[in-house]
Amino acid sequence: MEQFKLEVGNFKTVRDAVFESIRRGILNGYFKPGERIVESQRAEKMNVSRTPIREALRRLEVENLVENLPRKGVIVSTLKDSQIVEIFNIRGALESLAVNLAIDNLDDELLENLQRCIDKMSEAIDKEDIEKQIEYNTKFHEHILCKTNSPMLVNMLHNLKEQIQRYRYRSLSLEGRPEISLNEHKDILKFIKQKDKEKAEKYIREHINKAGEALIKKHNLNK
Amino acid sequence: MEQFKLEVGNFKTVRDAVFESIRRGILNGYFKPGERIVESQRAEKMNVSRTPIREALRRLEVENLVENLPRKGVIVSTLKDSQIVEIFNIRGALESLAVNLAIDNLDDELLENLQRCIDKMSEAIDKEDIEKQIEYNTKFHEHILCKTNSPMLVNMLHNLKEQIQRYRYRSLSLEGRPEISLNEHKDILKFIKQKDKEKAEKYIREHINKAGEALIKKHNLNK
DNA sequence: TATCGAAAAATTGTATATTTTTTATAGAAA
DNA sequence: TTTCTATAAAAAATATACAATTTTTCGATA
Repeated sequence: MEQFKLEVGNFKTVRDAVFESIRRGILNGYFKPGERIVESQRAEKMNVSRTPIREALRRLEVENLVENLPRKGVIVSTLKDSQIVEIFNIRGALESLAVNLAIDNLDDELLENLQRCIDKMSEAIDKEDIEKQIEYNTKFHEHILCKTNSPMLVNMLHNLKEQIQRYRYRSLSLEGRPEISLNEHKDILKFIKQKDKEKAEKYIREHINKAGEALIKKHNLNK
Repeated sequence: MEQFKLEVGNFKTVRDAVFESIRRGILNGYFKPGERIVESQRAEKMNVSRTPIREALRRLEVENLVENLPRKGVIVSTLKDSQIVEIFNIRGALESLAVNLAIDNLDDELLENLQRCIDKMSEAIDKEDIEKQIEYNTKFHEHILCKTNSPMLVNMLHNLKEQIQRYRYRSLSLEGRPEISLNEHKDILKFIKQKDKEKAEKYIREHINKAGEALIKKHNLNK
C-alpha cells in the first residue's frame, strides 16, 4: 500500500493533489487515527515542497480529518465516543432535513430509484451479501440528497460521513440487523410516497440514530 | 477603519492572527462580497510574508467566507439567494437538534437564563431599542447551545451564522415584527419548560425560517 | 475607431532558505 | 539512580526566491 507517488492527474494544483492523496490515505486507514503526519516526510515521499503539503493540511484541519497542535505538528484526528455521538446526532438532523426537502421535489424518478435500492437490498440479504446491502443503503440516501437541491447540505453530510468512515465500522450499521435496516428503509420510502414529511423525518432520524448506536457499541469493544 | 496593522496579541501563530484579522474584516464589511483579496497586498499591509496569508486564506476558503479561483485568486464569497435559503434551512435543522439536546440537560439555570433574555427583550421593545433586542435574541439561542454538550454542533451553527452576518441584515430578522419575535421565544421557552421536544423543535425551526424569509426579502430589495 | 496580439506587469503556485520552537540527548550535580 | 541543565537535533513557522500563469498595456493593423 505504498501509494504515495502522488498522481497530479486531474488536479489543477499540486496542493489539491496532495490534499486528495492525504485525505484518501486517512480514509483508507493508511494513516491511523492519532498517527503523526510530518510535513518534511510527506514532502519527500511525494516529491513536492512543503508549501503545498502545509496548505493541504490546513484544509484537512478545518474538515476535522487532522488535528493541528500549534508548533508541534499535525496528527490524524481521533474521535472520542462523545464526538461520534455528536456526529450521528447532527447527521440525523441533516438527513431529516434532506428528506423534507426531497419531498418538496418529489418525482417518479426518485421513487423508482429508492424502490430499486430496496429491491437490491432485499436481494443482497437473500444472498447474505453484506457489501452489496451497504452499497444500496448508501445509494438510497444519496438519491434523497440528490433531490434536496442543496449542495451545502450535501457537502456537510459528506464531510460528516467521512469523519467516521475511516474507522471502518461501516458494516456494522447493519450488523446483526440487516432485515431491520431493510424495513426501516421501507418505512421511510412509504412516508416519502405519502409526502408525510413529519413521519419521514422522524423515521429517518431514528434510522440514523440506531446505526450510530451500533457503531458506538462496537467502538467501545475495540479498546 | 484602517485597522490592518495586525495585532499578534493573543494568537499563538501569525497565521492565526492573519486568519482572525481577515475574518473580522469580512464580517465587518471592510472586505465586501465579491471583492478581491490579493496575497501580496495583504502581506504588505500586515507586515508579514505571503505564507501565513495563504494558509489563512485556505482556511477561510473551507469556511466559505472566501472563494478560491485556482491561479486567479480569492474573492470574498457572495451568497446567492438560494444559498441563503440553504443556510437557513440547515440552521433550522441544527437549532432544532440543539433544543432537543438542551432539553435532555435541562436545569434551572437554563430556564432562568432564557427567562431573563425574554424579560430583557420585552424591556427593549418598550424602549424601542432594536440593538438590545437583537443582543438578547442572540443570547437566548446561545444559552440553549451551551446546554447541548455538543461543541461540533455549536461550531457548525457559529460558521453558518457568520456566513450571513456579514451581509449586515441582522437587524431585519426582527424588522417589523419585534413583538412577534418575542412571542415566538416565549412559546419556545414554554415548550422547553414542558420538556416537549417535538413542539420545541417545531417552533424553533419555524422561528428560524421566518427570520430567513425576512432576510431574503430584504436581500432581494438591495439589488 | 475597433480589434487583435505580443510584450510587460501583476499575481498565484511552488520551492528553498532562515528563524523559532520543541524535543531528544548527554553530561553534571544531588 | 534520579533530576537538572546545557547542548544538539528535529520540526514547524515564517520569509524569500523562483516559476508558471493570468491580466493588462499598448501599439500595429484592418
